[in-house]
Amino acid sequence: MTLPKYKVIAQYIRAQLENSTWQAGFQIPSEISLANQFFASRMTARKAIEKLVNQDLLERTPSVGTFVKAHKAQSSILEIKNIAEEITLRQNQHRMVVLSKLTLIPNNAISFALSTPNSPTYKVVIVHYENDTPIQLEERYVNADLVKNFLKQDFTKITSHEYLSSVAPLTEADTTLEAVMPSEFLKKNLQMPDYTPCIKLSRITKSNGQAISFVNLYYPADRYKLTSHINVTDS
Amino acid sequence: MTLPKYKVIAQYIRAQLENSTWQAGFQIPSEISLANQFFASRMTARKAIEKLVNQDLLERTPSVGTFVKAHKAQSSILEIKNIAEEITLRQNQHRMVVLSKLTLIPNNAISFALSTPNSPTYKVVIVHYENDTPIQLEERYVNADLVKNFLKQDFTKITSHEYLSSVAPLTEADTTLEAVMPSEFLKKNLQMPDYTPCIKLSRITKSNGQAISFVNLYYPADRYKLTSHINVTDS
DNA sequence: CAGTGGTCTAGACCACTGG
DNA sequence: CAGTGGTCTAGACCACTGG
Repeated sequence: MTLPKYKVIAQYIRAQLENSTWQAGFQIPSEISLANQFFASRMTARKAIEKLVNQDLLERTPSVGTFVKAHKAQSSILEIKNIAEEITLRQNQHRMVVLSKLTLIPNNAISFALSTPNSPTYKVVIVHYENDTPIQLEERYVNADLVKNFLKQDFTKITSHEYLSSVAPLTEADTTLEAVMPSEFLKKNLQMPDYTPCIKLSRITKSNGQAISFVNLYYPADRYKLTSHINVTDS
Repeated sequence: MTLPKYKVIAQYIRAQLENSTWQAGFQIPSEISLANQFFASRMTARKAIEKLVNQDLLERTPSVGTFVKAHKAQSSILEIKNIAEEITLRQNQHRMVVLSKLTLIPNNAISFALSTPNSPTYKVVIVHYENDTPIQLEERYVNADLVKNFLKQDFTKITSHEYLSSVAPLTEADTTLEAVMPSEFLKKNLQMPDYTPCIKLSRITKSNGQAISFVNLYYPADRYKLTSHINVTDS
């Protein structure tokens, strides 16, 4: 069960990133110096670095060096961006308002999604504002057994997604995307005009095979679009 | 501008996959035999194969061999979904009706998307049926200089996407997703009830840096959801 | 047993960067 | 100029598979 050398080197680098010894923008040691440090050949050190480049943790510039990437892999894992991060990137203010926080015995659809028939489930409803405009309504159900302290968090300070990631790293997600007409409740809380649809994004997230959370995210169609860029030339 | 050897080998393998010379499940030549065929070292052949494994086109089993993967793993919700394939997978019949086919000088937004100011552009409008239910309206603009024979195709037999892929392999895509209320034209052709929204998916596809096509895909919300599954346990 | 992929080495030449 | 990453070679040993 001895780890291959390139994985040992990769783990070492990962550790420096995780405890922030090497911060974003930092130039990491060159292939040659890593190879020397670990008594490996340059190709082996290179393999370790390439692994992390593929994971979007590092960035290389020929003739210059290898650098720690600014962006965390976490949000790219999620494909659909973290709303808080997205708003901050636009240099706008992100603010959350908690509409409700409760414990319930879920109905069939949700207990099925969370695979927890008749066992208690937490529910929160949160509106996300970009400056003073509501831009997302989040309706989230969380497995109460697996994330006992969920309701104790202050969701005006930390997003539910951030909290859940810190407790149980996401390993799987099933996502569904629909266009729907908003309910009166949605329309009011998202301050929507008449006859305007919403994007409804539903997601079940799992950690190590166990369903952690089921969430419905509603975006007003008149002020929100989902975008993505795909590049298949490299990778 | 000579391509590195490993990319040449990767392109060769890709070509066999794309014209289905090597079908799903097929065992491709070993590293050693590819290396011999291209007068390269084993490490170089290996690099080519690894590239394609990372792209989920091939799969390796130690001591056994390298095989063509069955499903192109779709990881992103916004990844290119082939409607024809999707319907066929459900064992339903896929049928296309061409509403219009024409050449035009595009307006600003579209010429901007295709980066072809004031030069001729092809446009087709096609309705996709699942059995007898319309499920997608496709409104596609194509760069006429780059794909001269586009309008000559019979789009009841081949999808525009299939044709374009055969002419110019897709390397980049920008996608936007919105919820919209359908125009009268859309409502009629998708046979939609009143007050029902659509999902509108817009995409610019590029091949080697050149914009090939701009497409709007409309899905009636009452009978279509986009779904995706993401698994991040490996990588 | 021969064949396969996984790992690894100790070299090499290249184009390019930045001082 | 020294340093960097990108590519490449011709070997090597390993664990494992399948006939």
